[in-house]
Amino acid sequence: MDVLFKHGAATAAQVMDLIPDAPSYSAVRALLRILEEKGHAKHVKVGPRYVFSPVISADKAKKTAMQHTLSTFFQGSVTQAVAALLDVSEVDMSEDELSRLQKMITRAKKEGS
Amino acid sequence: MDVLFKHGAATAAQVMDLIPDAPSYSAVRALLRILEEKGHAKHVKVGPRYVFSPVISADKAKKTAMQHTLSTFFQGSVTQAVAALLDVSEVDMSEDELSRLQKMITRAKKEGS
DNA sequence: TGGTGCTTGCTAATTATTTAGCAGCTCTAC
DNA sequence: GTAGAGCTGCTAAATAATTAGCAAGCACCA
Repeated sequence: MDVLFKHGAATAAQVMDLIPDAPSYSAVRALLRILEEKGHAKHVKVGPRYVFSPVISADKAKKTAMQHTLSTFFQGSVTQAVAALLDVSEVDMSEDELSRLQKMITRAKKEGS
Repeated sequence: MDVLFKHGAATAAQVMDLIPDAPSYSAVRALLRILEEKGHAKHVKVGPRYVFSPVISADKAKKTAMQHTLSTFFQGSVTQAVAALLDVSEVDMSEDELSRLQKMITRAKKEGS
């Protein structure tokens, strides 16, 4: 699923290529079939092959994933989570982006009070 | 693993209780044994039972998890990730916490330039 | 001290996942 | 149009995970 979320959509062969320690092509195909049976993924036929994508929206997936990370690793503390984000961001953020962040937080302040 | 990360350490029975759609007690015990075989968890004997905990440090786990979430769901954009964090935080953050966040970002600005 | 309640160490059986491989279909290039 | 490459649909076999269940050991309490 992570591959599908990251790339939006992918064929069985692409999924296999994108997984670091990928199992066999047969296993990937079986897995995608099972994900579809379980309602997590769907496929459309594009030319001769199937292109798989997640069923839930990217927006909802982002929210759910962030919620899960937040509660599992940061005890729900947004401050700690942001600190970790700033820490792991390899490339230094631009002045502009940091300013935008501060604006977002300012807006959150207003909404909160 | 998520249960172990979230709680730091837990016995087999606790892990079973903490998993929403938990498999059987036998399966949980087998799973913890396998996690240990694969080097992801370890156990110490406390009284009559085993208490399991992750092998990697909480700090490293946080970083890895956040990195994964960031790259899988936000294309590496810290700004988008922070926006999602502010969005999902159920309880409104206190004025203090938001101020602390802004200070963190200010500091990041200085380091970045 | 002796019993009771849990927990581990096993084992064996069931269920699920992973694998390989082939026939038939679809597109692409010549 | 035809050959070739690539993908799906299928099947069967190997491997892994899940399950149940019991004997043995430890801790707690009367």
